[in-house]
Amino acid sequence: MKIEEAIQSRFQNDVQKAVINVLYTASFIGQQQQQFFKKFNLTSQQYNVLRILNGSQPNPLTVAEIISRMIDKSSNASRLIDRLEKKSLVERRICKKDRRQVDVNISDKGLQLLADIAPHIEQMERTFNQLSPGELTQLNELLDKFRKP
Amino acid sequence: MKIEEAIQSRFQNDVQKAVINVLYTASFIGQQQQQFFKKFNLTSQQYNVLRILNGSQPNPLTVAEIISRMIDKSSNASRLIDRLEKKSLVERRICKKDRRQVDVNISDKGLQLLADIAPHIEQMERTFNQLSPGELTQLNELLDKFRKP
DNA sequence: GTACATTTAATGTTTATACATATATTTGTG
DNA sequence: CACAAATATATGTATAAACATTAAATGTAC
Repeated sequence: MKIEEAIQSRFQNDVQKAVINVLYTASFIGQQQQQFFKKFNLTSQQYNVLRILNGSQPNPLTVAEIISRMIDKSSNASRLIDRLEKKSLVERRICKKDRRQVDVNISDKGLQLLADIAPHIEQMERTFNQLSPGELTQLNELLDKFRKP
Repeated sequence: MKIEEAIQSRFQNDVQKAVINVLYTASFIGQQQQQFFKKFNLTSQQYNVLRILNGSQPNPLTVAEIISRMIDKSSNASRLIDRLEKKSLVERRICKKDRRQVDVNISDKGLQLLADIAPHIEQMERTFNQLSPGELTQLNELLDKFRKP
């Protein structure tokens, strides 16, 4: 469905339309992801942190490093990590070299959870597979360019 | 900056990359917008509702109609309208034909606020203007197609 | 080495969102 | 007409986000 129909609005120009189209598409994706991750008692933000920590395995990351890799920088990483720690999915340890920093590492339980989720992720991603390989490349290039300063 | 560099991550495939690219770009836009609207003591969600009501002028819209036109359906429209009403930017009136429904209309103060914001909006949009007209059309088409069921 | 600025993370507080439930009204059915 | 079902909106409650502030550790200038 075209964005104009989806939100029954008209746009003054194509920049405005693209801005709203990106936001609307992100909201669309976000809703699907949220529902998906609810099954695993995770929010998509929490999953994102786990994915980041998994990517740096076996090395831990500091909180600042996690933030720099997060999709949404504005969310409160400390408390996000709190919740993951409460569920024993990550471990926190004060960094010995610089005791202001905190090393965060994914736990075995966290790794196991990611392993459990993985096959279903692929299935969810398939629902987002309306574009050809060429179109996906094009979309990625256009979005990268869109954000250029 | 490419999305891989922006969040220092690698992706297993281009669908995954596009999903994260859309989310990241939306977060990027959202942050800019939030900062922008703060100057007018509005959130971007609140502005969105005002914009929708302005578009239907002089006719009011019911809460359900507003939701159907919102970019992010999941936010609580009742309370969003509460806040706008508290600031006297909109007016609520029970619909006479169906007293379950509530007609919401933008107030003169709301119209004035939109008029004040309008010229600055165009300026903000210019900061999102890295794509050529053809590329914008392409981006909109790709996003529309991406959401196809 | 002390004083002061900077960095890193956590916390307090306000506001917003998510989800379920409640309330009021209308519609449909026997 | 009575009463159950459906609909429109509001509200309660828990959780999360936004933003400023605080606390602790480190770096820098003198």
